[in-house]
Amino acid sequence: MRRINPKDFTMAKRGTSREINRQIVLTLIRTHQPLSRADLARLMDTNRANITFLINDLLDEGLVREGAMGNEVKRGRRPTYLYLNSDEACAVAVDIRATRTYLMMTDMLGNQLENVVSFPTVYEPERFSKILSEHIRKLLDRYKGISACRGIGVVVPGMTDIKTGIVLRAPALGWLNVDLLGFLRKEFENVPIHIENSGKACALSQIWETRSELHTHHDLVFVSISDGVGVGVVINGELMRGKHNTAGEFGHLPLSIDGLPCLCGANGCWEAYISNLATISRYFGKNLSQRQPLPLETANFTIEDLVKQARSGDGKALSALHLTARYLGLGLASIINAIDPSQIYLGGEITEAWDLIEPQVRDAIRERTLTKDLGETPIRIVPAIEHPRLRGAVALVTAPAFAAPKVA
Amino acid sequence: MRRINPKDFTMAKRGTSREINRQIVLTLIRTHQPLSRADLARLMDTNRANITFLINDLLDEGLVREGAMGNEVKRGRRPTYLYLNSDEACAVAVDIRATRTYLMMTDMLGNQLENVVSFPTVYEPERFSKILSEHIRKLLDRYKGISACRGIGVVVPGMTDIKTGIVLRAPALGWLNVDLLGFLRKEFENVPIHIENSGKACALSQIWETRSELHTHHDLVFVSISDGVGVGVVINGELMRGKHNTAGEFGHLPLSIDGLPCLCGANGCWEAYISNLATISRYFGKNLSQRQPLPLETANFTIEDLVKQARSGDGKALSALHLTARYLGLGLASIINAIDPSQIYLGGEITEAWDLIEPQVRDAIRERTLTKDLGETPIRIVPAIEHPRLRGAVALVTAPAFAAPKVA
DNA sequence: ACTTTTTGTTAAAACTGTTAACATAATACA
DNA sequence: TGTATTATGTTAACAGTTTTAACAAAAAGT
Repeated sequence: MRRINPKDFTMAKRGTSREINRQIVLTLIRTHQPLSRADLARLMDTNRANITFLINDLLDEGLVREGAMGNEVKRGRRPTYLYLNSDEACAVAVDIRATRTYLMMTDMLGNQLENVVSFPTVYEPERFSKILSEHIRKLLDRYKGISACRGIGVVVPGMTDIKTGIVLRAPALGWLNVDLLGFLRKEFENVPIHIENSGKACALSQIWETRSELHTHHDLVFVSISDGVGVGVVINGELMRGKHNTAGEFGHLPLSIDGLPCLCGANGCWEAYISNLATISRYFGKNLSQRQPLPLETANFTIEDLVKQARSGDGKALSALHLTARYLGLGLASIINAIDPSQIYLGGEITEAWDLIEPQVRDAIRERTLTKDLGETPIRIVPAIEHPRLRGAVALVTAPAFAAPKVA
Repeated sequence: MRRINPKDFTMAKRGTSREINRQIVLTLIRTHQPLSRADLARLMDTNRANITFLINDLLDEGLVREGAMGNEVKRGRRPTYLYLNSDEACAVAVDIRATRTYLMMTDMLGNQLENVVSFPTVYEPERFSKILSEHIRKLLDRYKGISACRGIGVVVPGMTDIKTGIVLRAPALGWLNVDLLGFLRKEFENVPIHIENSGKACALSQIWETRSELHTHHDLVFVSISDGVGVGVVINGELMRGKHNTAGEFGHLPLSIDGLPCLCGANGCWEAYISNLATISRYFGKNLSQRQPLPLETANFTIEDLVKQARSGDGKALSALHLTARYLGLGLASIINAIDPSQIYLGGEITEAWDLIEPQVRDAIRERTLTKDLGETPIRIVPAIEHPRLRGAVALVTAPAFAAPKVA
């Protein structure tokens, strides 16, 4: 039951029905491909005639193409299969991280076209934009050139204003009110560019996932743990953005209001207990604050190293992981109580040790969730190989073509 | 950008456009009443002919009526004003609370028709349902009888399954898996009955508000503080329900994971710091746990008494309030970081002391919110006279007639 | 008395979904 | 081999909606 906003609504016009059904057809082809007209008619509970008209439009526009005939039928005329026409155009995804920046190119269905490439992140925004642009151009040249590029999706570890394309705050990059969109638009004038926060992008990657499309959840939370904690929330198939596009900052929920100091200035934030630095710090028996420079001995010691140590029998490493796991679970419990999602996705380096920490996480979740059902909320680990941030950046470009039209 | 759910979508049929525009027209009449056809055409950015057709349907169905002619125009034919036809039918709202149960009757626009009546809450479910039914019948008899009743909305301080109408858990009433809908359906066979959690109902009361309709926010959080803490979240004009209808349980976010014991079994929940009992307990210098029976001296001392004491110069009362205010603000900060709403509504007895506690609340909010904008999130106090829970119960009955149709 | 302005209605056009009939193409069966 | 059966896809007529244009109704200005 959604209230119609009397200050911002969309009337149904003569073509609105067509528009709605068109998007449904595209979504169904995307998820069920390959598919015949008759299949669509059955799925949509309508007549084949209507489908013929809808598909004719899409064929004329070149969005859909006819392919081989189906031959696994028992009797009757064989169906002609329909496919999305995703070959001609491409999307470029960019993931800016503290140390390196990654690029990926896909077709409009999100299928990867080239290997992921990367370069060391430069912190001066204008110079960074120039270098990034060169890499994008190189990548596109290897394919079909800029003319084939339908959009560039850029993901940033920080708060962004998606309307102006300004990076409001990205502590990991030292950026404050950086007009990233402005810099990039100079280089790619006629290409749509989208800037988004990485936590939100990870959530987008899961709703718009093409592989396991049929099992996709429409209410989900993506929690990504690395230097900080990024969270993206999807409700009813739509990303929760909030008034200032800052919704989803669960990383700074307190575990104890006068606990460990956090980068954000407050104390006892969840992030301060479960970030990679927090775990490493715990291993070295120190309370390394994010606010202070790292001691030498820890500077080259990564969370991957710590997991290796734990696997090779280092008890201190294992107990450091277990404590992080407990705090991780306590924070997840809060998210579950607050959102009641049908699925939680977990990303970040520490999830490679999921087999070591799952029991501790689940115990902590059960400890603080309010009902038994909530305590059993399913969790799926998203491994780094799936590139959730890059896939989210892709979705920024490719998803609008399949999204529900705004109506009422 | 909402993803179409390929497992649960709604195709546009021949009548879908009409359905959409119909709901828009109803919404606009509800918010702008009185209104002419020409006004509607301007607001909806369409032609008057289309409006004539739409209104003719609504006139035939008796949902809209024509009223007086407008005479405040400068020139030209005078407009005939349209009104919602809300007189014939009525809705009954029920608010079940720990000590008393309240009833209100309204027309289909939410206008109150009779004074609020109440009776002491009885904890035995079947007996309670019988008594409640008698009161509903008495109320309806004073009006036009049961035939005029379009629905009964019931609000409960606990978790509910809105599909089955079962109260899963209501600690304040000692109810566990009580089939409240079942009991009531026996008494009112042909009347639609809705059961909902009180925190969610409070949030509903604000989106579906008729008075300040034009200034209604479409992303809001309602926080209600009394024996416990109830929270309802509205995103994009729609109540956030979650998979098990338990979303919005922010009351059990931790302030300190090993802090004060809470009724829920965990420690350090926000609720344990800001509930009325917590504040009273603080005043008496004791850590009264919700889990233990109350000492005699406090049993008859209410939060209203405490506020009175504070106003009359009792320093201890004031500092108890101020500490609650600080904790209140710290919890609100978490909600703001998580949801980024455009408005927060605050209800409960303690808000009557808002002038005394606002500075402490705002300071605490600013202390833990991540950006300046978030720290300035507006807060509106909802006084008890506005009956937010009862108004939410009304919305359960009246709102569906104005809600956006499900499409795509 | 005539023009101008605004409101509301009506008739026809344009677009969309719906129904029913039909052509197409394959298999089953006698 | 020929006919019946079954499933796919198209076409034409029909029905429901929005849109356009023309017009009637009612009030005020000139």
